[in-house]
Amino acid sequence: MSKTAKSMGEQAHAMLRHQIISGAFAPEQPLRLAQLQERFGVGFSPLREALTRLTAEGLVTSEPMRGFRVAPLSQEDLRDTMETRAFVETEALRRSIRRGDDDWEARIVSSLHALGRQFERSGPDQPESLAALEERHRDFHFALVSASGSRRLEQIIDSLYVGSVRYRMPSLSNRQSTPARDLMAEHGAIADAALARDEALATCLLDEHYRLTAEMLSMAPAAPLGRTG
Amino acid sequence: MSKTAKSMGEQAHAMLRHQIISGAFAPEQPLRLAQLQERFGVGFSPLREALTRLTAEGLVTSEPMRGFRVAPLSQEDLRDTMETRAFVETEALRRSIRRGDDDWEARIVSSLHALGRQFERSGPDQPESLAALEERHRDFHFALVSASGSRRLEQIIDSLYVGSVRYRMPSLSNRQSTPARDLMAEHGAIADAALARDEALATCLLDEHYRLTAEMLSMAPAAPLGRTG
DNA sequence: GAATGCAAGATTTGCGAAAATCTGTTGATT
DNA sequence: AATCAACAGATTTTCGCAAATCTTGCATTC
Repeated sequence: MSKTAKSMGEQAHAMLRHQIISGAFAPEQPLRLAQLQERFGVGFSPLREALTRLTAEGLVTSEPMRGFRVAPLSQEDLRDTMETRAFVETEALRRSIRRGDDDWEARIVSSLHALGRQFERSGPDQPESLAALEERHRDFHFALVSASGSRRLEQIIDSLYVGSVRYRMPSLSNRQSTPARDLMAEHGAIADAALARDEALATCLLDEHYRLTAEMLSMAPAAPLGRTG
Repeated sequence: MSKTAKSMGEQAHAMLRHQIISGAFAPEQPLRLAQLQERFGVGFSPLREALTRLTAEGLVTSEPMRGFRVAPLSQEDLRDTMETRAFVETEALRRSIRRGDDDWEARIVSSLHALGRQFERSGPDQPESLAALEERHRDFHFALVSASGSRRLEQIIDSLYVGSVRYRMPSLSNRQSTPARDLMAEHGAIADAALARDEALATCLLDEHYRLTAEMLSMAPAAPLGRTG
């Protein structure tokens, strides 16, 4: 079961990606090669490849001869990203409701169940269960749109998810910032409407879900946006 | 005016990108480092960076320890890409019609004019004017949606354009493969509807434009799709 | 006193060689 | 005859150093 060690490039990519997403580096912070080499114990070449890939993913910015920085965050980008997610994912959900088979339904039921379990288990401040919760949440939303039949739509949804997860991470840790919101009920309602093949209701609920999320995140960002921190 | 020589990485990226888009490499063809090093006269590091970036753009695929290949083409991907373009760009056009100012209108008029001029000038088989025509075509479509106000939408449109241009390139060269189609008239009609702020008509025409393009490209691909060539 | 130019240090970028990995072939074994 | 192991060649991946470039601090000049 011990898989052969992945390439240094992939390792570096995964580690850096995780640390940026979880907020270990502040937005706009310079990412110096020497510093990263010491931190991760890999040479320049794999690091450069990792940073180039992260730049393409939008998590890192780069300027020629001036190195790499953690990509900035902003209220404007948060709003844009969530609106675009809503636009694209409602379409993918619509298509999935039309084309989804038994396996699609099963994926929704199973991922919703797993999300609920993790939600119960997740206490206030365990970084471990926090990452698990985020993964379950992601799985559920991907399951919803997993029968769209469009590879391109899936890729777009994936990249928009990456662009939004950094905003959600800090707010997940302090649970009190979700005042009058029953997340599991929202997710359950979306799943029910999808399984009932009610396009209008399901897409409307999903749209509202993202609107609420965007509002909540822009209200009380745990880390001030647009600062170098 | 002689700009300082760009970094080797950027040069390699631009050259490889151009050659892949213009079809100098067959789909699925392996891209060997040694071969590319000889062809472009740059070392391993810049080549690797270029290939990594192209992989993120979807023009190249990579498998760990097995190197890079030119990304495949397929009827299925062509259809998916054009449908997704239509879906995303009609929305961006809708928003642009609502929000577009005088500059937006000016960009449409000017890019349409330039496209028309280049269209007249473009003879049957000049690779130079062919590239220019493609660029004008691209500029016009980007101008149409340039007032959407959404950075994310712009990024998506850009990446989908890259994904579709390889299919159009071969068919542009043999003009007779566009039998009963007046491309300039189509573009003109779209521009008119946009400038008249007629959302329904403009988006409908744009959608139809992409549907026709997809049909035409899947009918008579100059190079057979899905073959190693 | 403020602005400019210069030098030293820090950082990114590029190159070639060494190490690790894969592929195809040959030869031995069942 | 078929299967498997090992070997040789080719290819990718990684590392360390040299070159190019940027930044910072300081002295000089107006």
